[in-house]
Amino acid sequence: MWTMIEDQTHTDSPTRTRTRRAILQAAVSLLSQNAAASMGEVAEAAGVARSTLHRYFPERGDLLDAVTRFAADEVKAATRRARPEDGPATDAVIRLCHESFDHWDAIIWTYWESLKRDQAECDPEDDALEARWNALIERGQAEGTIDQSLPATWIQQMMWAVLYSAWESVRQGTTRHEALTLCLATMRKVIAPRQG
Amino acid sequence: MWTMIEDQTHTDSPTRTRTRRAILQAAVSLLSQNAAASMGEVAEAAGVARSTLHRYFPERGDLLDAVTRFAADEVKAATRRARPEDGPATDAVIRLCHESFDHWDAIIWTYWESLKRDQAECDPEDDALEARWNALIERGQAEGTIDQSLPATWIQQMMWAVLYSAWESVRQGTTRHEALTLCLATMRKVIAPRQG
DNA sequence: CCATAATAGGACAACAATGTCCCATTTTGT
DNA sequence: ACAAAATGGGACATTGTTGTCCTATTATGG
Repeated sequence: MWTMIEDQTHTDSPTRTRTRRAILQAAVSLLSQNAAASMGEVAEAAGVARSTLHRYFPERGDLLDAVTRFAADEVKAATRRARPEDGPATDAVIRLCHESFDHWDAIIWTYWESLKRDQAECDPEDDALEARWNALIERGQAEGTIDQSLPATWIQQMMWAVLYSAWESVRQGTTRHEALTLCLATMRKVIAPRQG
Repeated sequence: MWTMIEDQTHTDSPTRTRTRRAILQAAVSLLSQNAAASMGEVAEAAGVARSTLHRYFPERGDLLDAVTRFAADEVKAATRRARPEDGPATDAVIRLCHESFDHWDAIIWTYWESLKRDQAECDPEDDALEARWNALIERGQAEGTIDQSLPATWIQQMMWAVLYSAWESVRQGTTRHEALTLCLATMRKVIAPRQG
């Protein structure tokens, strides 16, 4: 006998792994902009037949869960590359924005997800991630390089918001470079300790 | 003979005006958080039967259009109350955030709508509104009280973003007062001219 | 109090999305 | 080239939403 879903990664053939990734990439890109997109649209965006999509993710919920994990992994990878523990906290925050900027679809999806499960259940995984961002901000506040009058959670939320605005600007025609520049400049101002 | 939709406001009886408002208020509150909410959910939130909802807005598109107009009116009223042309631009921006804060659902809906019609069609109405916000920011930049290194459109987008974050904080348990305080403090930092 | 306006509630067909199968075709790996 | 794997594409029942209609009930205003 033979079960469709065994271990997600180990038993998948190279071909299946590739199409799986193609689906997930298309899905996170599409669903982050329109969470109500139909399975047919996802399949079309991924360049596969709807039947194939259902073969990989039998039900819509399966796809959504996989997209959530996929996006979380991307965010986690971006966080790791930003090395939040290295150097001045201010620079690390900027690095974090910089890395996140290239994965705005995954960021947005992860953000929506984090809102949906308000403060209900708490996966140790995700918490570890958000906690890592929080630790960075609090480190900066301890250093005195990040505004201590704003709660760390608020600053974190502002990071999502500023990144979102930058991504939206790109969608409306702004250059990626300019959007990133504005994003980072704004973030510097937000976290800067008030000296007046 | 007798047409259902004549002039929206003149021929409506007091009763119809009241229920119409109740529906629109519930709809803007619900749809701003979940644009895919069904007509049944809207009717339930408004406390009316689904048949009544369809009597006022025969098709879903009719409701959506009405909600858009309703939200735009609320935003316009808030803008008017903030008196963008009076006094220092910095204070006016803060007043604008303050007034908008109490109508976040209308703000959010208007924001989504403004994104959907990217730069395609341009209703003179809405443009007049966004133009008014823009004029305020540019006035501040001319005064030297608002950062000139950030484009006015970006600052405007940051206003939406910061207001959104504040509203989201409230949804997650933060006091309205504290959220507003954080919102205004952050906005002051964003628009402040860089002096370093 | 009474005629009229307005609503609630349900039945109904039309429609789109979903999930399940099945089979022909293409691709992969050897 | 050949067998196995993977996909494309369609048919199908199912479900939820939508839009329409009708009737009984409630609320409104003179």
